[in-house]
Amino acid sequence: MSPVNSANESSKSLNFIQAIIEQDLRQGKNEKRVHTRFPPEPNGYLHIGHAKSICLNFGLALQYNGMCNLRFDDTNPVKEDIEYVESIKADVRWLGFDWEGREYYASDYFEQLYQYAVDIIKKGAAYVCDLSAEQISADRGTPTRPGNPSPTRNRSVEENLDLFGRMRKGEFKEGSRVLRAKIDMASPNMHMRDPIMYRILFAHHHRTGDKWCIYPTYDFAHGQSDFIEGITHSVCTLEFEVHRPLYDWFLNQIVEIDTYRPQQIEFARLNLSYTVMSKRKLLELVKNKYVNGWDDPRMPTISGLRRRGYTPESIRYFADKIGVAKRDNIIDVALLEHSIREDLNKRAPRRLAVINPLKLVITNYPADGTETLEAINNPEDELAGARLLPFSRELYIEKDDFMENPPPKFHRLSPGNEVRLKYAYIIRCDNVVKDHATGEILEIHCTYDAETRSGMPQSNRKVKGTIHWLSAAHSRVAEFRLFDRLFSVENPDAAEEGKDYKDFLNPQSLITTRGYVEDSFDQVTPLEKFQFERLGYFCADPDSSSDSLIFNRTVSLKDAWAKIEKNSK
RNA sequence: UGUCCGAUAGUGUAACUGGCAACACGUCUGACUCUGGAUCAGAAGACUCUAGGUUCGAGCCCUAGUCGGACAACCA
Repeated sequence: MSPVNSANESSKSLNFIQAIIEQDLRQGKNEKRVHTRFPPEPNGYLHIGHAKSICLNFGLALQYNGMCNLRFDDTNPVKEDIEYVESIKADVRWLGFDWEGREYYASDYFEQLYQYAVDIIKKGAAYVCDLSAEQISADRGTPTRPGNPSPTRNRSVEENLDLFGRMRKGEFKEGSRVLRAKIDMASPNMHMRDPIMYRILFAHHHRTGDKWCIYPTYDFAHGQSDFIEGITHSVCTLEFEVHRPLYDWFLNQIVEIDTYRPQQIEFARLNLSYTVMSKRKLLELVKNKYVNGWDDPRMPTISGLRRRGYTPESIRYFADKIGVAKRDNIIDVALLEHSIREDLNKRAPRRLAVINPLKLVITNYPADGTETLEAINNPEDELAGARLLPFSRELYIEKDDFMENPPPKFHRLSPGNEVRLKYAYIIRCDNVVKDHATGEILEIHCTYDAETRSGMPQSNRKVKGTIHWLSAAHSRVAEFRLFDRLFSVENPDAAEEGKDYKDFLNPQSLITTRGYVEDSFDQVTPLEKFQFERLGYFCADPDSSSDSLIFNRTVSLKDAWAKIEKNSK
């Protein structure tokens, strides 16, 4: 199950990042250390795409006996918040990774970063620019046309030092001046056209408060933060590929020795079918109430998946299966669903539940008779043991398990037909009681074969189907939330002629209904997982109050109906 | 019409230093089952983007194309 194990056992098949690391190790780079980091900006909740990055970075550290830091890339105070810091830490921990106390913040390095900037100014490689944001943007040119140099590009070192110091002191208005690296306004790489290093922002920072009014940009902070922390392999997503020359340029300005230098390596971010992944869109879904928050079980956020019933193991397994490469990809969401089924099959105890009840009366069973039957908790785990189930004359079965006029390969109950009640008796349907006015089926009458109780000598008589059931008098009501994919199309982002992703929201993505569960269900703890026979995997929701049990559906079992329909053609 | 990156079954990912294109998910068959789930057995599915070249031999190396993506925030 662990990504680490599988990486070890298949030492032959390395992803390209492992190949780079192993080569670095062979060449004795960086004193043969491997040190990675997971560097989220605390401006939103983590989603399954971040999980890929977390598993990758922490996994690499584990595999190569290295370390992985948790670093908050908090260089833009206007977007960031402590709430996000807390949720990110909780999610990483929940996923099963440990940063062993190495919880760092780019904001911890503001003073050091400032000194680096001063050093670069002294070398004549940075200058204070007085242009407006609009003017800078206009002067940058286009990818095919070179930009114009700023009029202040050739200020003296002394003047730049003075101005930069006064920027820090708060003498200038927000947006009036920036510190820029003096690189090449004609570079074919837009990021090398005198990129911004510092901007003036009179904003309250969630950690440094009002100490600073100038903040470094991502480009000026990231590589240096990596350097300060001794990161060897700075793994990030593909969109930063064009930033790499700049990453290296800044490092070259501040590092003289050549024995250690962090290296940026890019990989393709995760895309999932039937899912949107961009933080902007997820935020929009939350704000416009299309979902009930970041942790809505339909969301691809880690907290949403958790409430949906996903386990950390299943997500790590998934991250391992999808691999790492540089080409754009859209992973089939079926692989995610396979991952949770794989895990839950082994560990989720089985329970009986009826979501859409139909009353079934066993006419030859004593009216006030009850008995208790033994039921296996998990056929795939002997240690899970067994429990006792009450049985009586009046039962509930699932409406779908009965058909008055069944198609050819229908293996469940129909008039004149036999079926086994799981853990109980074989029954035969004798009669269907209907409402005369509406024709609606009210209840069905059956007779049972007393010799066929599970475990009895005669019980191994074969019948085509087995259905689940609950004693009407001994079951309790519970609320079920049935989840389906949030989007009804494979690629909601590929907007076709004027449509956008919101037009593809699946109105059936959440169905709330009441049903019955075994009476013994009162000690369910939040987020406990169950497989309800033939209904799928469910997890007890933390919102559930003591007198009403609420279950969230994780993934359904494959739809039996689709098969029946196909077979009966 | 700039720079950088990418291209291998439906979807992903492999193929050590050139040597029979493999694995997983999905799909389809069948078997088994006290859930039609799970499990087990099997099948289909790839001119490795194109065209040249190097080589005894190319998915891999070279050249030229094609297609796709990223880049013009004082976001990360």
